[in-house]
Amino acid sequence: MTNIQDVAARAQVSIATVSRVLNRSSHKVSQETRQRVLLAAKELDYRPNALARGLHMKKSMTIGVIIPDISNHYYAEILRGIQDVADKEGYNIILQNTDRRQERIVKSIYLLREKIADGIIFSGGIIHGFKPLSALKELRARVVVIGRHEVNFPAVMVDNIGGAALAVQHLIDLNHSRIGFIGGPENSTTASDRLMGYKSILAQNGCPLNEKLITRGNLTPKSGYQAARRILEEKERPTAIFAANDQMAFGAIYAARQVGLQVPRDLAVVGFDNIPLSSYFVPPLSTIEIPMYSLGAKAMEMLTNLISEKKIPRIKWFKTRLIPRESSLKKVDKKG
Amino acid sequence: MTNIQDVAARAQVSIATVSRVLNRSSHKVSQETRQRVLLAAKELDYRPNALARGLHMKKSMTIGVIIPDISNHYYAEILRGIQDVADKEGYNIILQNTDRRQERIVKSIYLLREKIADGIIFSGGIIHGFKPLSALKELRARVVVIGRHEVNFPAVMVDNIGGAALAVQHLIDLNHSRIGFIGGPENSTTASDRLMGYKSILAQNGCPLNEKLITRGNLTPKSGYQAARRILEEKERPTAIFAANDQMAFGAIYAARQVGLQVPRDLAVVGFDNIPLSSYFVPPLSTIEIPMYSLGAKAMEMLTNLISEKKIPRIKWFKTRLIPRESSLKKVDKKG
DNA sequence: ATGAAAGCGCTAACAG
DNA sequence: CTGTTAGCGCTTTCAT
Repeated sequence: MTNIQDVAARAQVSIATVSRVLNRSSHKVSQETRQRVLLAAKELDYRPNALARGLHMKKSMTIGVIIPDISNHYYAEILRGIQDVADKEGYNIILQNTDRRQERIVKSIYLLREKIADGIIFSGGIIHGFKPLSALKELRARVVVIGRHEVNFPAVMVDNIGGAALAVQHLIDLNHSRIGFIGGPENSTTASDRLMGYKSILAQNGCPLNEKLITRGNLTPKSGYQAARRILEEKERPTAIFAANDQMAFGAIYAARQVGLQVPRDLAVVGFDNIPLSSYFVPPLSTIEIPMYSLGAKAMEMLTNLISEKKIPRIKWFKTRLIPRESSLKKVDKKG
Repeated sequence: MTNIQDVAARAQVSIATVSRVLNRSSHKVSQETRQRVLLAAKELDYRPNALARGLHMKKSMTIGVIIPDISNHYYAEILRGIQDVADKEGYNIILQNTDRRQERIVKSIYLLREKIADGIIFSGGIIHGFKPLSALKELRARVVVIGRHEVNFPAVMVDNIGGAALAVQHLIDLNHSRIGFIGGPENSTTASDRLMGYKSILAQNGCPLNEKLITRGNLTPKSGYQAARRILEEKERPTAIFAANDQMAFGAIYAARQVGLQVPRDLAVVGFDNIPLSSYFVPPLSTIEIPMYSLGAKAMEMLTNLISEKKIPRIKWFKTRLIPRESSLKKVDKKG
């Protein structure tokens, strides 16, 4: 591996000069030596060692992203937003999956500290306890969280409560009153906010709350299917189901089909997230749009500003939007 | 930030001793001093600086993963497999999305070299040209590729040709002879292998090849929808469509519905990948199973072995499997 | 305008 | 068994 010494030798200058040229330092360097250095660096295909640089600068140009599970589309999309901004700003991403397990969250935080991450974006799950929190603070790292959180870090937030309310109000407007709910993991604030929105809008409309119609999945189609099967076996069968994400909504639609119910004729279904597939499902899924990519992009933008000590808003809110499609509406006659 | 000096001071020993204790070096340390060091480290919540360690060891315990796009489920799942093995082995992942753009691939390689990545897993897209290749080699990094490749690195491979053949043979066995194909991006060896499998099995069965029935998408449901619309407008309309991934197959099913065709009655559809949603789609999608998670896990396993200079197979093959479901079969009567 | 040298925090060879 | 010390490759003061 060629290092700065090699370049210096070839260009017949000191390593200090090489460093100055390559870093576009404000320090004056004559046009002639600059050319020599540039040429030498190019000929040797030299790249500075980021470890050495980072060690000196106490800055790694790396940020950590801690999420539950990258194979979940929601987080994948957020990460993509983070990455694109990070790329532009010259930062790299170290990714950590936690599966919402506390010990893995803690481990990730310590690891990122070891790697001298310049910042952390945290989404999903909850940080409990003092230790990891103090580790997080002692970490020179700046922290931005996505979603509601116990701790007071700058945050990018989505109005999940309002979004859920939108979804359920939509169903109520369609004359549904027995509306089932398929929630997400227990320790997900996102999921519990969606439940809260569901409950409050029911109350607001004077609809009775039936706990038997409230269940929980783990965000996969399969869990949505199983949850829906359970709900649909109730004697007071719901006429509509609101699922905390699209994947589970798909599972619910499948379940309806299995028990001989037509969607939307016999059962209306609304999801949450508006993943790309939603509009191509059969039937197209009514859902709540949430700007996942922008969530990530904004979080990273805030983080870079935080790192460079610019002022940033404490909280950035994102709105949700109802996208009504066939799964909740009476079927519109199509060409075929 | 507390460093090794602080720990040494508190434990009243030299930094060498601290290092020895904390690294479980074989070097003998008395039980008593060891305890003192451990205690001091704990009290100070000390973590070694990975940059400093890496600089000295010329090893960062970081590996780079270069993929087209993390928001594509296929790559997300592969990455999850990589991560889980990496975690176990103490490696961290720096992720790079390239969108299959050559200049971003090259940039990623150089960047990973700067960060002294101990290895690279490369999947999707193609590395053209000498420069990045030599950079890759000069990089002390070991490289494992997933999928067929121009260059001769250790590889994890999937029998995409065979898988496509399985899919198309399945359709032929069902008496289809006009079978459309929706392929993937141009510079994807995976996609072109699937096309090859399609063509060869047609030939093998003496079916005529109709170029008008062959089209291309970018792996999204939308592109699958558009591609299918195009194909279905042909006067010699196909009776079956084979799509290079499930997402596009979903789009194709949607397209069929739009033009008034029932799946599978009027059009059989087979996808590729067997993503979790496939079995919950309406109708459930026939597809080719491919062990994405294992692909990633195996690649990482090979990479760690490569790094620790163990022997590894030059190529590890994974098989595919046909999963016939309703989208290609005459509807089986369900309970409902 | 250029160079010498200190030092970032750590590991490991060498001394005792 | 423990400590001293020389770097790893780089940036940056401080001289010149």
